[in-house]
Amino acid sequence: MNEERKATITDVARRAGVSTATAGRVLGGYGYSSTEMKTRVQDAATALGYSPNLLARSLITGLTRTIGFVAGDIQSPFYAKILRGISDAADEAGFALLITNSDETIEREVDAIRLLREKQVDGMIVSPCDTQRSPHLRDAAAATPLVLIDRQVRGLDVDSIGVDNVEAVQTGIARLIERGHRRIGMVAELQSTRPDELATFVSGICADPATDVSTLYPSWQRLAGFVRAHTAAGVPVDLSLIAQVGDYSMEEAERQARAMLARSDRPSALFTADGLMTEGTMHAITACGLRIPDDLSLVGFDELDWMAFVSPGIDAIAQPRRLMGQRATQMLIERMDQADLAPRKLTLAARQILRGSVRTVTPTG
Amino acid sequence: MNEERKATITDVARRAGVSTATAGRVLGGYGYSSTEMKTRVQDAATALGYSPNLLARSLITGLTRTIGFVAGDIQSPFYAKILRGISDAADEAGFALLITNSDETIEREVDAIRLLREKQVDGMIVSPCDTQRSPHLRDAAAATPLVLIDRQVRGLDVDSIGVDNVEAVQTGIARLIERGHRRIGMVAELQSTRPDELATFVSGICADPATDVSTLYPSWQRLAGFVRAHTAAGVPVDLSLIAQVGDYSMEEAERQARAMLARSDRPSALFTADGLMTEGTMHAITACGLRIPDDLSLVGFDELDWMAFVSPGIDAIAQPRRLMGQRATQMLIERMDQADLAPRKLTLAARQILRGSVRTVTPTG
DNA sequence: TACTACTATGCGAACGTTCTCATAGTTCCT
DNA sequence: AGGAACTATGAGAACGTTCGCATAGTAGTA
Repeated sequence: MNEERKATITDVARRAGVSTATAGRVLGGYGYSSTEMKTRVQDAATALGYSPNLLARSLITGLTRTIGFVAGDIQSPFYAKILRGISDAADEAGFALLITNSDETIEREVDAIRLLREKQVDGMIVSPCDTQRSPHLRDAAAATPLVLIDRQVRGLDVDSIGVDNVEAVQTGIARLIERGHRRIGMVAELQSTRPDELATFVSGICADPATDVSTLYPSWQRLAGFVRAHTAAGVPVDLSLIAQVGDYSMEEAERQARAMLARSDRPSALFTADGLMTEGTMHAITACGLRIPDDLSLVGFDELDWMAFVSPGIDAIAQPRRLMGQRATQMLIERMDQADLAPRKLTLAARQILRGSVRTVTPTG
Repeated sequence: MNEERKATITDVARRAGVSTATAGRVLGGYGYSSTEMKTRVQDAATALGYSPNLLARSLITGLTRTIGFVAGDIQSPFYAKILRGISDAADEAGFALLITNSDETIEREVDAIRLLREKQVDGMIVSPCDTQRSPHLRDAAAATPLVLIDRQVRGLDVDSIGVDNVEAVQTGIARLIERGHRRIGMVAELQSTRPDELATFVSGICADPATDVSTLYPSWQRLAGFVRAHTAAGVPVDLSLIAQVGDYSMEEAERQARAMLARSDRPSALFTADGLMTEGTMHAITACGLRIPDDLSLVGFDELDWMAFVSPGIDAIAQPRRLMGQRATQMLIERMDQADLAPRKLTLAARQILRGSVRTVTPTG
């Protein structure tokens, strides 16, 4: 490529016949400089094709004007939309964006965060994969502005943003119950460590609607909304209608949805707890040859492109993903020069989108 | 947050009682150091919670181990998938990833590339929005390894990667013709400057199948495949069945598809030239109440999640987006220490996915 | 007039690393 | 014994900026 060394501020200064300090002031846009100097330096800079080295600047200022984003999997619509929001807000504020994906594994997340810190980012936005214990996030937060997105970490009191999953799902399920549905299935990730966790959780949440669910995984929060809607309406929850997919896998979601739909006492409606679960379930529904909404009603968490043009359209609980990314970025940037500000927990509202995938049923009795 | 200054290599050296050079050798993993020094320095480093400052390292080595990606719109499935491929390959090779989106405007692309260069990226992957004249890319390529993805720029002889759009579409359209379709519509971006460009292009391509189409926009290349399939089969092309959407907009695609489907002599099959066009067209099809494939056959360029579970499934011409990202990154990294290597133009094959959205018609007449 | 405040410029240090070079001990071969 | 060749360490320069400080001219004001 270009063999000759890139022009530095020293080269520009020499050519303009001024000190590097003056050249720096003109080109860096700080301090004082006379109009004469401005033109002389600028002319020299263009003549040499000068381009600043932001590494050097960052090294001395201690600011990189770069933020980092640790996503689960950027190719998923969920993270892609958030990323777009982050990118927009970062761009507008003059920040560059460094991204990494964790694939929801703690090892990759730890590596990603180490990298971002070593790259001296001014702040980072993380969608943490362990919400119960994350010492690396605690360390990071002590040194760098940090905003959590979609999930919160227990005992980590930092800025965060997400939607009210419990409320959003409770509203959505309440509508299904209103429309006469009594056997509602749920397909969700609901990863767990103990085998009895699901049963314990369901009865625990039923017993005490005041439980703090803020640091639960979104799918568990959504389950809480699901259960509370039942409880509020006096409809019993059939645990066997809750497909605990376990992995975050479309194939497994399809398998479990298929099993549920093959039952003689299959549910009249299904709620899917996120985009991937919805897609897996759609595969199952197609495979079983069921028609929506005649054979089965469906409500999915997260809005997906195709929901609007399949017929009938699919009802969705839509969270404002792009906005979440934007707000997260704005919070992060505000945090940078206000380290003492009390941590803010921002909760955005989800939107219920009705398109006709839910039919009214007359309860059999 | 943390008030005390971060530990530097000098701090570590002092605590270990060695020179900064030795500490650097141990912590940076270069040069010679004895086992005794290794432990002494490492102990001091952990005791101080030392974390290297990659800015300083990059400033002196001239290498950032960072690559940049300029995408059109990262939230679109197309770029998101490519991004994932890039991210994977970068990660594996120990490179960080800086992203920006151009929104397909030249101004934002210029800014993005300037930023990446100032950030001293070791190389960049760009999906250029102007394939005819891009001085900023020429400049960039002279100074930094550059790989073009999805599109090539006229007269810019650098590494690039993409699919054989002409061949892929020609195959797809040939199949439609084989199945008896004679009036095939196309919905594509096909942005143009002159009003007669479409007609000129179609007749030009018909006349000379040897024309070099490598620096055309993908949608024009796909049109070439569309036309050539017609020509090869002796089927005339009806220009009025080519919807030139102009903008890269789903709404406009829907509007134009709707208009085409409202005609009394509407086509028996539709080919949509990319994901966004396909989605706009799907909206139109649903709005017109047409059934696939009975009322209308459909083939779309680019595979989208939902195509597999709507019924019937939608036939697609799938390009290996993630692989494109990976290969692009690998090429870029190879290029970094082989600047003299001749530029490579990598062309991957697209895959025809058949799902039943095309029916066999008996030509009327 | 004298003091303050603002503007303007340059010198040299600083940011936190790695690099070059000098020095020297050890090992191995001839 | 002499000399490569390798191993090991340190001193100090270098990367390309900005920062702190010194200097000085020019207004503005008491």
